[in-house]
This record gives sequence, C-alpha cells and structure tokens, in this order.
Amino acid sequence: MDKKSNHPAPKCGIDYAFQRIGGKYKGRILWRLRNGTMRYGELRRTVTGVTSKMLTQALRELEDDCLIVRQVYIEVPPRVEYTLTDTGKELLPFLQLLRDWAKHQMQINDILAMP
Amino acid sequence: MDKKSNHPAPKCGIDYAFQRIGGKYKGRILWRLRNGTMRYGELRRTVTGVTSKMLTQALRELEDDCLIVRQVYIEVPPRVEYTLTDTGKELLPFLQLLRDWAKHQMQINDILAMP
DNA sequence: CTGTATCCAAGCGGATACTG
DNA sequence: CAGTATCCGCTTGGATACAG
Repeated sequence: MDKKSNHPAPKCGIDYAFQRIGGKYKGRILWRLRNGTMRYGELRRTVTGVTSKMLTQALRELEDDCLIVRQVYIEVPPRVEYTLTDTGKELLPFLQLLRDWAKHQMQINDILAMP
Repeated sequence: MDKKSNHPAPKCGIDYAFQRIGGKYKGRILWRLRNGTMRYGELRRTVTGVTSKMLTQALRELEDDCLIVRQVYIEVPPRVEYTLTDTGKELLPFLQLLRDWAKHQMQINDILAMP
C-alpha cells in the first residue's frame, strides 16, 4: 500500500531515463556495480557521502525499476548482495561515455582554474 | 551574485556529469537543441510542463556550464536564441543512447502493463 | 516576447538514534 | 551487518503577477 507512485507520467524517453538514474547517488551506485556483486556495506563505504537512509532508498528504487537485484542470505551476520540486472547492464556503456566526458571536462576546468 | 555555489565538489566523473545535466529539464532542453538553434518561447512550448521560471533557471545553469550559448537580438519584439556549444554537442551521442534505452524500456513496461 | 519577483508547498537529503 | 525511524533544514519547483 505504501508503493510509491513516483513515476507519474514520463513524457519522453529522456525524462523516463533521468527519473530512473538521475538521483543523487543512483548513477554512482550502478557504476560501482559494473564489475559484479557488492554488499550493502561495501556500497556505503565506496559511494562516499551517502548515508544509510539514502543508500537504502536509492537501492529500493533501483530494484523497483528492475535495474538491480537484491539477494538476501539468511545467516549470521546477515548478508545482502546487490547485482545489476541485464537491463541495468545495458546502461553501463552510457555511464562509461558519460564518465569519460565528465573526466575530460574536469581536466579542462582544472586547467582554466589555474592561477 | 552567488551563482556558482551549486557545484561544491564533484567527487567523481559520474557525479560531475549528473550535476550538469541531471536537473529536471536540462536533459530535455539539450535534446531539443540537437537540431540547432531554438528560441525561448519554442523551448517553453516544446518542453512540456516547464514554467518560465524553471526554464530560465535551467538555461542559465547550462550557459554557466558552457553547454549552451545564449544569443540576444536587440529588436522589437525581443528575440533570444539558444544553441549547443561544442561541449554540449559532445553530449548528444550519450543522450541518444539514453533515449534509445529508455524507449525500449518503456515499450517493455507497456507490454507488462497490458491487462 | 523574454524574462523577474514573490510566495509557498513538497520532498530531498543529512544527522542521529535505534532494531533484528 | 543491514537496515528503520524520526526530526528538520534546505532546496526545488509550481503558481501567479508583473516588467522591459
């Protein structure tokens, strides 16, 4: 009943996509998962600045959107692993290109910022 | 005039990129400009749902980030045209990929939503 | 036509404490 | 370890009015 209706009406493809990966941490989470499975704690440590609340929220939304899979192991201590779905993996080339573009721009900015 | 305060410290490339194109309308604005110059009113009409306030704000930030160019023509009635910079054009292939991915996903969702 | 200015509601996101 | 719960400030963004 508390199911979020947070995708009211995507008007176009670009909109649809940004609703799914445009959050503050979602892109970085997906990028972290590019090499395979990661645990909750690993993500919290490597996605710098994220709090458990925001991480959980982002992971839930990514799961609802079928971009990642949540696997729970019933053991002590508890273990939860996250993995990209096939759909999620399809986003990796895009993220790769985006990151390359960003790194290039950041270099230019660094040069321009030199005194 | 504290315009630049919203880019505190991009920690990684993905973050940097989303700060620049991750707003609610920025992706769609850039995409609208893919075929060339557009006027303010054209953008307001075609980027559905945007208000003049948000459109102006997004355009200013994109201009500050050197992704678009704002050209003002001193005439009556006034005319202002926006165009992608070379840096902005470099984003088009990524937006294209993203939109293709999104359209594909939207089709799947439509099929799944069928009664 | 191309914006500004102002008000205001919603929700994002951070800090902290707590649970199974 | 992997989360929930709660509080709350700040930003985002919508509506409306108005200006050059």
